[in-house]
Amino acid sequence: MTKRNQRYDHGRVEARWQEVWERTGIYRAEVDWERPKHYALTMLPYPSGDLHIGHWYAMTPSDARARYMRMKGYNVLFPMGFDAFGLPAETAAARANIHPWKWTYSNIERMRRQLRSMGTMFDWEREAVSCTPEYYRWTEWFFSRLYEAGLAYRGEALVNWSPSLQTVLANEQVIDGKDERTGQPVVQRMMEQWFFRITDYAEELLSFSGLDWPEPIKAMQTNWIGRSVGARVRFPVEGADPIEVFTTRPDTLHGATFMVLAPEHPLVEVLTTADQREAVEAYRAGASGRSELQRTDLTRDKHGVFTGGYATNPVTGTDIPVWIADYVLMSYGTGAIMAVPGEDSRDWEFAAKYGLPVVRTVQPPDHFEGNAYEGDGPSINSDFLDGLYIAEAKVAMIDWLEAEGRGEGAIQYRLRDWLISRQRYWGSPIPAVYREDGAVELVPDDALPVELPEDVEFTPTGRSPLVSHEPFLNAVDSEGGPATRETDTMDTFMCSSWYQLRYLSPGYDLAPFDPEEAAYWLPVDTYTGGAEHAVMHLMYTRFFTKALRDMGCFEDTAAAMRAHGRDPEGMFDEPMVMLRNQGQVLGEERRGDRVLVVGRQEEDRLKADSVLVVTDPDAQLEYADGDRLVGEIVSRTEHVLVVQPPDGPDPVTVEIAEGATIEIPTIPGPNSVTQLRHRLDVQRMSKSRGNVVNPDDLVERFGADTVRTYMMFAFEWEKGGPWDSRGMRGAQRFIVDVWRLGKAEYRARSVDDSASAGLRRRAHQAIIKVGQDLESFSWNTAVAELMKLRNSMNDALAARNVTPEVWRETLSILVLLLAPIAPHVTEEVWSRLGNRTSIHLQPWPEPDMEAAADESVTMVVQVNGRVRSRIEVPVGISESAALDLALSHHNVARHVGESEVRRVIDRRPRLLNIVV
RNA sequence: GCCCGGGUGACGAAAUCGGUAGACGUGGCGGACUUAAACUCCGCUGCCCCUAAGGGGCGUGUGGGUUCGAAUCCCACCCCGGGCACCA
Repeated sequence: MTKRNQRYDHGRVEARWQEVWERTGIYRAEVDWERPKHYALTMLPYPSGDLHIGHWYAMTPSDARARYMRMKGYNVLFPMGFDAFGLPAETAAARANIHPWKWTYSNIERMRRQLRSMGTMFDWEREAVSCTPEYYRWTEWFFSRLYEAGLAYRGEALVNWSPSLQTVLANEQVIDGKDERTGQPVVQRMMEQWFFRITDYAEELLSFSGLDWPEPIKAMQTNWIGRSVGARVRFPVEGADPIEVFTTRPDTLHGATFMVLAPEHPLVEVLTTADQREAVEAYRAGASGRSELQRTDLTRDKHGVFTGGYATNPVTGTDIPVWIADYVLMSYGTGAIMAVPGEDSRDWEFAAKYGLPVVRTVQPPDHFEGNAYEGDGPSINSDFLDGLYIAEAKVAMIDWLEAEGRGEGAIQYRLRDWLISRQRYWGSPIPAVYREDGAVELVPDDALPVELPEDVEFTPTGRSPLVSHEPFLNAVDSEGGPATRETDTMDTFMCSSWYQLRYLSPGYDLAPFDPEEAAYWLPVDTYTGGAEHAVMHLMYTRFFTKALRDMGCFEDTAAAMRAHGRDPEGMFDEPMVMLRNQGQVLGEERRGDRVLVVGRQEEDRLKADSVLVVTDPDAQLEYADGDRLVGEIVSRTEHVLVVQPPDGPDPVTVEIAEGATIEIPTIPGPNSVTQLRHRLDVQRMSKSRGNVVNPDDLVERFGADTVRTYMMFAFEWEKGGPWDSRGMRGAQRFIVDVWRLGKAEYRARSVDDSASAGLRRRAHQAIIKVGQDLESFSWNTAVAELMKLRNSMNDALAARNVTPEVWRETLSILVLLLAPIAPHVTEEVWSRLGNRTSIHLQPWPEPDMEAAADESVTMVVQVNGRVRSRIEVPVGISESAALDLALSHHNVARHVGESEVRRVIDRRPRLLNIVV
């Protein structure tokens, strides 16, 4: 234990204050219409077993922000819960025969304890756990509302079917088309499942107005929705329905020389001729063995099969061949495309491979060398479009299609409806039954929730026990007739699409949420979480909120708002107003320098006389006789290197001799040991690599305050970065110093007015700076500013040259500003200062702008843009005084010399640039 | 392939508006304290050159440009990370 640590017992201090906070309930958030509200939310964790450092990285800065908002006068709600349904629990059940309830609950217990050790201000009375019947009753209830609103329907979608296990596998369980556990093949099979009509909201989801969200997230969602404008065109087929396609280039219709259908397209049956049937069937069978991901792999050769059938190009009247190819997906657009090789390079490739005709319909520029021409130009070979450029030609063609009844202008989205069916046990049941006649019926609301049976057995196949559980399966319909219960359960994204509502009143049993609570707290003001949820979770919850709004689920809430004088207009359009993403804490994999060491063998080490960094990666250097060594620097401590030779031999310890030459070609001049780069072996954190940083150990050793401070100090929060355990010491010293400063018996010795004013200035500047940084999620610079204030206080304590009043004021400011970041030590110091109410109930300090103002500042004097002098000047210095002062400075005078001053760039008081 | 980020000392980083590059911290080096080690404290720490004090040059992935002045803006290129991907 360190000397500092002997005195600061973080374990005792943190435990005590956590107990006090819990007992006094200072983090309870209650509706108070007299105060402005702030709903801060951080993404809820999946109870996977242990909290990892990433949770700390995500949650403690969010907690600091929530605490800051509270000090700024807001009534802050900051809840926490668990996204508790999901595959891992079921996998554990199948593998170890532990019931998912038990597995999940014991994990939740453990994580609750770990979460409390963070010292967060979570209001635990708001906790919601999505796998409890009290919660999923309402998940089911929402399903029923969506069904009634026509937003839930049954449709077909491909699933990963394992013929050997007779079960459906998740994408992550399938690797290279095989079951990851058994290695058995997996096929793509159509299955009837439940969907939500998120596509009805595609247009609204494209609008982010009023949302303070990161631009990349908005861009990703926009791309995911993938709006394209074009036309639907029908190609007649003899003796069958026409083939409908969507195209963004209706202007090129004259150049459509063939068509391609998805192998699953229903018209394939009709179009395939007898002599092509065998080839088509074989191709379709092959396609079913490929996942969508494989089918759409860019690096794969395009291939397809001719069906033998033809369709008629509606504008030229020509019969064109119809092919099938698996890169055309049934789930996108109409499952069919018109191929225009002249203007589309993919179609060109396909045409070239199979000898299909090409007709150019856009005139390429002179000397155009490429194949397909995708740029703009006048139409050619296109009858009534000839001479028109793309934009006009599109309009003209759509007019023609509509007039002739061959098609119409259309908008197509890449977004597909949300497939919510999961063929699993551990999820929220879908409250539907199938009558004997096959009709679907909802379970009445008063019979909700449909509960998951507990007496189930899990088999290693991973097959949902619900499908064979008779008491669960047997149901009655609304007329008392026999019915079969739906055995699919819901996607867990469904649970997390509305948890922000459940937190408002987790015990409420009249509705999913209490309108009185919702009227005050909604919407979420600040949402934080990982960017990996950029699209799916965040888009589903946006859809959910909009659907709820349109189904009238917020009407009671709106009424309550009006009753309290709050305008409900626009309050239910979006779930989260502000979004910020944290980066990821990971390991860095940096190679060390590759070196050639020459020296002499001494006992267990090589004493080096010269070290040369080898920059050419292809350099062939012989490894080692006794005195020469080539390898990568694995680590370095002072003058001792550990060098790993290539191809396996043990690492060699190299000691750099006094006066040895070190040569690094990329750094000119003589080089020193410290410039050698060694390998950083902190690798990307993952369970499989066994290098996950366990926060419990860190808390035990350093305390939660130190871990929190380090998490906020070490990285740019939105970026993340590699973990470096050594950096923890800086945070630890800082926390202990704060405690020590708080405990110090300050006695002034030789009070100096300017020192007092100087310390006060630093303190009030810190109020401004830290406030700005916390507003903008810049934790690292906020901590840096506080460390600077700590340094100033250290100096003042040593010199004892500030007044006791200033000392005390500065100390109070230091702990108040640090309180959101390190809640325990600041509470400890605060109470030592004689305060009776918690520091976490104090208002954020107001800066005294006069005290914070600089009196003098360093003026940089440049001559022709190069810094020649730095002069301390009063802030309000006049232009002539500044110029005189600058020109009288010897170094400036030297550079100005006899030259004429042509211009002075005046950025007083910080900078003066004299152009000669 | 497309889109979005990013590239700054030995390391994590800062520079909020085009105006002192490297704040703050880690590590390292030197010193004090110590029987010793740890802890702690003090000093130094981008690279190079001249030097007695003091100066000078170079430097934010590379090359060019705009500007009195560029880590920051523009053009081209290289590299790293993330996302999406035959999207018709």
